[in-house]
Amino acid sequence: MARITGSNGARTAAAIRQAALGLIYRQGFAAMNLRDLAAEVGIQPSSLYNHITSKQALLFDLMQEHMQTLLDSTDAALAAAGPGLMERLRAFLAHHVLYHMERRQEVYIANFELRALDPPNHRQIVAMRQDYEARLMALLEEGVALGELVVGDIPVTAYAMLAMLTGICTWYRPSGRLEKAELVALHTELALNGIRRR
Amino acid sequence: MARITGSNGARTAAAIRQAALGLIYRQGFAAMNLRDLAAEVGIQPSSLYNHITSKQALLFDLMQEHMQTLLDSTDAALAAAGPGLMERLRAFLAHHVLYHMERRQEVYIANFELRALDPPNHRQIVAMRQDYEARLMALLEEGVALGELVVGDIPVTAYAMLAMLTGICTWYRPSGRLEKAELVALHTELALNGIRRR
Amino acid sequence: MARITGSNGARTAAAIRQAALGLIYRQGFAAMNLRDLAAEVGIQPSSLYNHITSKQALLFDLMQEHMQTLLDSTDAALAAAGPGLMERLRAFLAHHVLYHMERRQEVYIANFELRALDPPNHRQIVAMRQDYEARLMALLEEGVALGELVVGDIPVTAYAMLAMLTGICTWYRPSGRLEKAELVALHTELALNGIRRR
Amino acid sequence: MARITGSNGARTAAAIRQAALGLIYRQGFAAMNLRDLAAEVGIQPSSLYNHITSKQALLFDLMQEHMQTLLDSTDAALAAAGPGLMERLRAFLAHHVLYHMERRQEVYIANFELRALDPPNHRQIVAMRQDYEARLMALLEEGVALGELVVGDIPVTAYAMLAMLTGICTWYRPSGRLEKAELVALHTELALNGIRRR
DNA sequence: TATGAATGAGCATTCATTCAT
DNA sequence: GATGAATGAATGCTCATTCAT
Repeated sequence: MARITGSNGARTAAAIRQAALGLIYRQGFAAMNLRDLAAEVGIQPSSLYNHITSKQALLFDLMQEHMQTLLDSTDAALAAAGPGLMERLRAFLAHHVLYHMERRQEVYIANFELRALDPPNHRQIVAMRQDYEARLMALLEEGVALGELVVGDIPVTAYAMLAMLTGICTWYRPSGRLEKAELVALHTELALNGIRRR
Repeated sequence: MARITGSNGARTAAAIRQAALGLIYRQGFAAMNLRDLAAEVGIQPSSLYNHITSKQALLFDLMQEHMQTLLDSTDAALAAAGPGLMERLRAFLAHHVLYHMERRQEVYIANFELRALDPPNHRQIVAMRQDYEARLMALLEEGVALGELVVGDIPVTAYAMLAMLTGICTWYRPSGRLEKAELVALHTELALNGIRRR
Repeated sequence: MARITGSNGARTAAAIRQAALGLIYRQGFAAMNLRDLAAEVGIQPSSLYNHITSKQALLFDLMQEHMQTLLDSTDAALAAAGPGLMERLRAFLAHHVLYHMERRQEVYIANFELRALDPPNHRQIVAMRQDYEARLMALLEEGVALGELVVGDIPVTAYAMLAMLTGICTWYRPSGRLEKAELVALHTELALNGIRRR
Repeated sequence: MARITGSNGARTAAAIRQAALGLIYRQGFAAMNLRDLAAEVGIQPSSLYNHITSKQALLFDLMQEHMQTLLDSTDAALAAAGPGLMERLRAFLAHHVLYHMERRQEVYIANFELRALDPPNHRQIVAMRQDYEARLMALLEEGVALGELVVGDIPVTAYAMLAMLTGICTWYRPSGRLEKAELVALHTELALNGIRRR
């Protein structure tokens, strides 16, 4: 019989994922150990295995869920934007910054723990990343074709823009000096100004 | 009789540092183990301790040397630039990109293994990083004061620019499609356009 | 369901303590290694840590339990003795000798591995030792006050008596030439004659 | 060419033995390490081997020299004593106590590091110990034959007396409350009263 | 005689994982 | 679903000792 959502088991599983995000974000995947994870959840290490398959599988699940959410919410943001190229590009960038502030742990992990993945898992996550990057590159290409953007090299520019906007998740704290909206605006302008026809 | 320079000891120590850079860059500090490091150098694990104090001290030494070199070479680049603000800013950015391509292992480690440092070591390296960031912030402030730059928020902009230019060390390979000089030019323009008075 | 008493866990823990007593007695704490201890118990070295916190904590536990037992059984022996000073003194000495024959491993360890204790543990065990010695000194003082004993110097005499009676645990073997009762009688007389009013 | 006494090498060798006595006395042979020993002497660990054959041989040498000195000085003390049994017994006991105060490090090591000796070395030192104990047993036997002593069991009594008098080396400090002569007198009386015909 | 570098064996301890209960 | 006990592999590090210089 299937357990209902919110049952004890599901709550434990969610707590594990939440605690794992924090620990991996703070210490790194290799440095995190399952004793600490279990302790943070309030169970014994062996009990983790009622909810996860392995440490590696836990990492993969966290990354995969994050990437899928990122792709889906990006597509939703693009669909909701106006039809113009600049409108869509601005929507992509704004969404990226906002998402990277709000889910900085997942983002950080997905960016910097790729090397901790087993080769098959690695391939899968890298493919999802490339999917995501491809959306930006397509927008840049379109902008160049329309004559609205000046881009020296599309992939290099896309990587540079993403690196700039992603950097926010290494230092952003909700309690910081600036509002989210301000940070989104600042970063979006910075990125757009870099390539907009002057 | 005194040992000659370049003797076995000094060569071994250098080989350890070189091998450690590669291993930490590829696997991360926590995931790297001293047995592999020793094997790569061609000595026994216990022999490492004739040259390092501990795994932690090795990491700290690598980081500290890198940060000092970065600070010194940056100052040299600034001193060699023309007197104008834009000349010095461009020199800073170009130097940053070039350095991050040429010593991408050290850079990557210094950026992403900060959390692996013991608290006292952490404090010291963070202070050196802030020293470095302060140089860019000072240039931005000067540019704003002169009316040559339009900067929404100095620290946020500095972090965003550094993140963009630093990103290159996550994907750059010497065998890649573009020349170093091209990459330097592309990145410098991208960063400058973001803030230059239009 | 709760585990029953005498389950595997409790039995293993007891076996570890028993084996540790023998190994430390024979080889000394520093020379004993946990591999040998595990082998003697019939488990893997890593399994020791399901039952002990550390090698140091194991030593401390063994010592502390011994000292508490010694104090408690001494008090019981004194309470069971007749009211006279000489009866109580004789009871103390006889109990000491008997205890030191029957638990010579614990006694030997508690006497000669004090230096292997961490400072905080050391302080605690030394305090218990002083508690024990104080009982003998109090009896000697009482005897001197009553005029039944001739004692040149109370602490020095107490230490000398304890050293004499404790010495038995360095050579006593149950299979030896003399019965326990004979040894107790011999030692008690030797000690008492040394200080009894002639 | 033979080096003259007091040369650098001889001085280093003596310093090693002196430092080793202190370290083994304080930490135990197994817990002492040659790094610390070398550091205390002011040389590098590898240099120790110009003066000692091995850690084990160092221990054996220290013990052997001590035992020989003990035997020789005991014989001298016995020869210097008056001809009477009690005079010689008293001389033995007094010498034992004095020697054990003055060379308490050597004595402590010889008593409690026997188990650290290799079997051949162990046999040799044990034989010397038995030689020493035999001198006391012979005196006790003679006293019993003469009717001057009352001894329940000669070996047990000898061991008990030696344990009592040896105990002083575990707590004696030159800066203590009592003079050496007082301690010698106290202990000698304590031991003699235990067995003297009343 | 002294030393820096190297070594192989060993050490206490950690870790992810398993499994019977 | 949870747990205590067990495990095998591994980890950073120490140690006595060797040896060319």
